[in-house]
Amino acid sequence: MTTPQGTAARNTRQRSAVATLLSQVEGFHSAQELHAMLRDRGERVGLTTVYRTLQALADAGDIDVMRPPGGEQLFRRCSDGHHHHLVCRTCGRTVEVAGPAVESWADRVAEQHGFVDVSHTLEIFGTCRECAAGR
Amino acid sequence: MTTPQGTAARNTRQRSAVATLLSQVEGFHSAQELHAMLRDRGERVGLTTVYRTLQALADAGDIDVMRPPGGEQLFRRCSDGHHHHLVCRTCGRTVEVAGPAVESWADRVAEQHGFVDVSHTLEIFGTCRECAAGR
DNA sequence: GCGTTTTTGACAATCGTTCTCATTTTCAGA
DNA sequence: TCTGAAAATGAGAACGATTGTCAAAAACGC
Repeated sequence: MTTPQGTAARNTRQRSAVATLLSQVEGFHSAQELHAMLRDRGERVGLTTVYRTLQALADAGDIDVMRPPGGEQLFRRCSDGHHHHLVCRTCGRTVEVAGPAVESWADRVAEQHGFVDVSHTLEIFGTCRECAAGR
Repeated sequence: MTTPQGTAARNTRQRSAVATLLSQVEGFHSAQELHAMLRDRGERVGLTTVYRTLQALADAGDIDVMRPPGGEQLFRRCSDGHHHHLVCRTCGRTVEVAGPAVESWADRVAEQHGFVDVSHTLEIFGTCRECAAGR
């Protein structure tokens, strides 16, 4: 879908497996988790390939990448367009949130300081209702 | 200054060296960079100690930690209170920015979804005027 | 000073991720 | 359908940042 141009890009069993898995699981998962899930499903895909495929998907903008404090980066298939995430620290439940005001604020602030080619990262962490009640 | 309570915490040459260095350098630097700077100054401090000290300072809230996409975490001594950073991708120049509207927006969004104990991370990346002009 | 307790630091270990490269697969054309 | 060049795979090595280990060294209350 989001295959710009240039490098050929061939259809392989492994890529389909990763894409399919991503379309079926909820929330964010690490490359290693996804690799383990594929293994459990009986799909035979190398860890290296999982990493490569995830990176390609991320570059293409088909999946989101998040780097939580403390370790591995997490991947998730998500809706098109720019948005951010509200993530539960305990259960990992994720809510996509849009903040047009934040986008324009960030751009404006950067512009005021003479910065161009601006991007930003924003993640909100908290404890969701269920997890807060559960203890 | 921000030494709560509990564990003793002793004054050592190494900790002073790290703290002093942090108060003198500009912008964000990795633990390894800071370690190299100390070495260049003739200060003899082990890399392990640099990591430990930085972690302690970060826990105490005396320094900021940032995880840019693609690698090591960066440390910086910075002003008290909650704020965010506008960072040049090329030269590392950093501007502290405050966004009260963003803070309240994030809290409000989280609250609407039933999340409590909310925190967030926000970093803005761009190319500063000088770097944009320089090439 | 003394002794206890913390801290240090060289080194090994760990962990996520990337690289290497020989083998396998894909797919456009014959 | 067959063929072959180009792309993709994957097992394992390599890598780089960070953390653990533990004996030796420093700090500080007494």
